[in-house]
Amino acid sequence: MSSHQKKMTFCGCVYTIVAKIPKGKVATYGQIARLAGNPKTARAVGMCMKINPFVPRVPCHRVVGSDGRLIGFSAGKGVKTKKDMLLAEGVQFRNDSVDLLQSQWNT
DNA sequence: AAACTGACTTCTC
DNA sequence: GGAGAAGCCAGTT
Repeated sequence: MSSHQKKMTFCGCVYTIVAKIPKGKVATYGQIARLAGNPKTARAVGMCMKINPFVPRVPCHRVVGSDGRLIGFSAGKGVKTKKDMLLAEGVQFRNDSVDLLQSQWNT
């Protein structure tokens, strides 16, 4: 096998998954963690989003909490900017939380 | 190699 | 439903 295969770090896998989230949909950290291989890596996923070296490529704003609640996102005005971006994509909101029943990424 | 940190999740009161 | 505590994982120091 070619040895030039970089060792896929956990974050690398996460970036690949998050980049696949369709527009107008959102995913929870736990869900991404599960897709990454282990449902308990939600915390690690958050860290990967924080460093997020591929900003437009990895729509970290489509990643929300288990309740669809907007957390993290230190960019711009914080969750406010995040909410605005999601609204622009057609994500349904309920107060300050995303309506996962309609806008959660359906894998 | 050990300890610390953090954009999480879940349980219990 | 809100507040507090525990568990888990990966990356950084």
